[in-house]
Amino acid sequence: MSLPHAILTALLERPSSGLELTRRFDKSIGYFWSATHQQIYRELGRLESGGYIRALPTAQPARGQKKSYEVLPAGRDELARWTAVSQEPKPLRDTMLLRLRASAVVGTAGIEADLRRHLALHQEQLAEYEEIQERDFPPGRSAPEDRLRHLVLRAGIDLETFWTQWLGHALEEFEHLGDPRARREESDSGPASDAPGEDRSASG
Amino acid sequence: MSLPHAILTALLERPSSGLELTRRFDKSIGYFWSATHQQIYRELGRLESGGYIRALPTAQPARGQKKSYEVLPAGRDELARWTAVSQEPKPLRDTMLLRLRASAVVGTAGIEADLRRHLALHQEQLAEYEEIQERDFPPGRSAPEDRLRHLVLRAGIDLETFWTQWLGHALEEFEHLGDPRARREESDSGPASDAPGEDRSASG
DNA sequence: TCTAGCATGTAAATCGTTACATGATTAA
DNA sequence: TTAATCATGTAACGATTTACATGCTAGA
Repeated sequence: MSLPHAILTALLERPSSGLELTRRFDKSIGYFWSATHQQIYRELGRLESGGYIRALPTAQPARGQKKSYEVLPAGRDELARWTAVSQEPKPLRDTMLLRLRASAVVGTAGIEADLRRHLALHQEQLAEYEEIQERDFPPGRSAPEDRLRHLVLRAGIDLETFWTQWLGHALEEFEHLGDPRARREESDSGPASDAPGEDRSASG
Repeated sequence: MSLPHAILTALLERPSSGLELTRRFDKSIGYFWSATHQQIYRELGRLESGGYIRALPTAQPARGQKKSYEVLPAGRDELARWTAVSQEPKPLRDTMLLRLRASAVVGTAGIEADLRRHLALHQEQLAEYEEIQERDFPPGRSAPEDRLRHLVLRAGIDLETFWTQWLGHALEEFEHLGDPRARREESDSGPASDAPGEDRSASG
């Protein structure tokens, strides 16, 4: 329900072709709403036939040829409507947390290396965001649009900060856990033991 | 690719029927991997025909009748395999951040109220997590399984803490932004203005 | 018996991912 | 002219969501 609106936002910021949009979704907008080029082309087709955007008249509609789009008033109205409407926050879905929960039952073999790898990835992302912040949002007065964009960037920075800290804690925990490569490999098959604090307990 | 493994984890913690799983996914496991009952029933069918789980022999296989499942050795092996395998972190997708970014272009009308509502929801969730923490993870030594589960719960607590803080910042920002109900309503339709710092800028 | 709630499902539509296909442009 | 790259798509499949259908059980 959000991809068309992500595309409308990107096109309002600058009219673009499908591939240009794809590239911009790898940066910028894509930092909080990712999309592949197939999704983007499909959605551009829908938005065009729905009357929300149109191809710039300068470009020919041939197959291998560049085709840029701009937002029509109906598209802007739809985006404004969608932005104003109340929406439920989507529940969290995180594979790493699920894996950790599973590893409490079937053993922690292999997961520590991936925790380290994820830590490095999140540190990289954090550094990239901080670079953008220094370059595009110097301290001092700024226009309301820029304050809003900075707010969004700060969410990214704070989220990556959270992950790097939490993954750090997790790795510390593993150091105190004994040899992780061997744990729980012995207790095999058979019905689950009813560990105390099992279902009332730990979640994220 | 993760729902079957979430179900295997839940069933290892305690054999359950479809509806019981659904309820447990509303708490516990569902805090970081949500699922509806339709997803769960379909996946239970697949896992059963794949030989990963089996219905407990005590229950009859009639339609409106309760049917509990337990994990077979193949299911435990598959879960251990999946847990150990390296996986890419999934890129962030957050509607509220997208809406804020859009509101920098089409105006902030309506969004402030929803920011407040989300703040209240995240505060509630945080309180719930902290209650679980106090009840199930008192300070002191604990078994490795419980330390892992606590780690996952701490991720939930820290994430909700992040959201409440960030939403607080966002609302402060709106107070300094002037009257949010009117902003940008005047600048209508027409091609987008090329604001400086547009595409190099804000993301998260 | 009727109703409400428990429990297990089916069906259809949309979204997301992966793999592949096709045409245009440019440089060796 | 060939190959590489840019650019726009198609096809197929699996995951997710929403709405609905069916059968059991217990209490009024």
